[in-house]
Amino acid sequence: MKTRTRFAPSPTGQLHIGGVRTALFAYLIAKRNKGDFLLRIEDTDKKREVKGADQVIFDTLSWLDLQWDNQEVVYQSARIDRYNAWAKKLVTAGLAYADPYTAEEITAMRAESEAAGKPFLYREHRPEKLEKWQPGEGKSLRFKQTNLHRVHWHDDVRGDLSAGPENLDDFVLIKADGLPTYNFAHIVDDYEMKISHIVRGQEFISSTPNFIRLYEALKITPPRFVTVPSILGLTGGKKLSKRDGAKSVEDYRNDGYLKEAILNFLVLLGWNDNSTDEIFSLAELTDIFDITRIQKASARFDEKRLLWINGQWIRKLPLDELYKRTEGFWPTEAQDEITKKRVLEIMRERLKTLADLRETTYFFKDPTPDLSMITSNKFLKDLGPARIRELLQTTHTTLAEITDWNADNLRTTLNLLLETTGEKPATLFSLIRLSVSFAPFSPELPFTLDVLGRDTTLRRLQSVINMVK
RNA sequence: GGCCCCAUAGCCAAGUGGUUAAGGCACAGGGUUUUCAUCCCUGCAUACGUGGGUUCGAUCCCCGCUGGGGUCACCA
Repeated sequence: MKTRTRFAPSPTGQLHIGGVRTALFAYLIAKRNKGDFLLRIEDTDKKREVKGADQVIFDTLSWLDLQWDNQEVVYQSARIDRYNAWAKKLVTAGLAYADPYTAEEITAMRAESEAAGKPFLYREHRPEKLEKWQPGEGKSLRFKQTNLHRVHWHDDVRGDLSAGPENLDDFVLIKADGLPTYNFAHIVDDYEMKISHIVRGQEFISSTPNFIRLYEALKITPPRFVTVPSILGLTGGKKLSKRDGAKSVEDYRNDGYLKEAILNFLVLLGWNDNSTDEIFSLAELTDIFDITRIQKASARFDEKRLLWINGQWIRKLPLDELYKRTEGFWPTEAQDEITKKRVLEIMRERLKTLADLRETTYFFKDPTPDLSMITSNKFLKDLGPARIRELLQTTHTTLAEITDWNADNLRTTLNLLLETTGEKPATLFSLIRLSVSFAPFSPELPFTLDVLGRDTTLRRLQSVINMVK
């Protein structure tokens, strides 16, 4: 049987980072087995639906290269006739019935049970005479539990699981508005879409016994269950939420994180390959991902680690490829393509995120001089203005003699300057660096001067010379 | 609260009935001709939640407990 997995989000807003991890696992399971990864939009709750949220899902998955294989994305709201058809089978077999109660009545019954301190089970209030259900009559359809006993099932991650009959109830299959519940729709859809593995979060474990009974009633062989652990916030116990600082994929993208880093980070939350390797591409993961190595325990989302992985990928990607990703992360003054590429080349080893490129303005535009950066610098504060001027003047004169302005020659010349001035590198180089950049940090001096170019370097040095008194 | 699941350091985690219980992140110190960063060293934490069993021996097997999480919707 061909491996087919699916990602089935609700279009209710931003795609949550935890949802993406589930999608990633589903994708990898499919691709590892040369199977299909399908996308389905679970839009059966019209109250929670957010317009355009499906497009956000498409965009996010596409950006991450988690390409789905179905040409036409499945929307549950377009499949109501299918759910009704399956519902009819259950009604005919006497395994489903129209709910005679109003919402208020059910609420009251629930409150009564709660007050009595016992769990509410709808089936204990099931009417003797069951009403026949018809689509479009405005009544919800409920599943009729029969033959109550303990339910056992197997999960590819958690092993053998079971739950007692107290977990089985007459749950709603089709709501009064005519749309199916998740509980019913996903079973029909997964069957008709020939899904082999259901990959989903642990919040569904407790409703699985009810699903099992429905599979039985529909005479459907259940797919394999792959329950992935949840992702928790670094602090606090609850599932990761916006409150814990968790952002959407879109947010991380805008903050300068690479898709490779996000996927790499997420796959390691709840999975490992039993080696000490930590940096994986999507293509590599496609070859090695193994369901049996998915963790059971939930993991905490540590953004520091994501930041580290992002740096790894910034250094690992080919320069040209990395350059393509930097669009939108440059300071507005950065227009020249060639300069930008050279800046990226010498900056990349110190980038944590692409957004750090916004601090490179001094490569594109003369900085506003701030002499206090020089006079308060720990290596320079004892020099005094006369010595500073003298050093900069010597530097200016010597650099001006360079005929072929490149990093190698600059390095040689700068080393020579150390000897002629008798200054330590920390002193001379800090002075030059600050004079041409007025930035708290910058790349290695020969590279920086090389990219700035002869004219700019000399002009900036001269301007500081003129200012120091 | 009932039910279900989980449990190796601050975090991600490997691992076995007998190991000095990997590795990474974070953190601290040091090194590489300036800075920030990279990279390389070193350190790092009394890490197998707890109490009972089983066993010659348990982190590993069993039970209780504790702790954490999930779930008890006409949400998914």
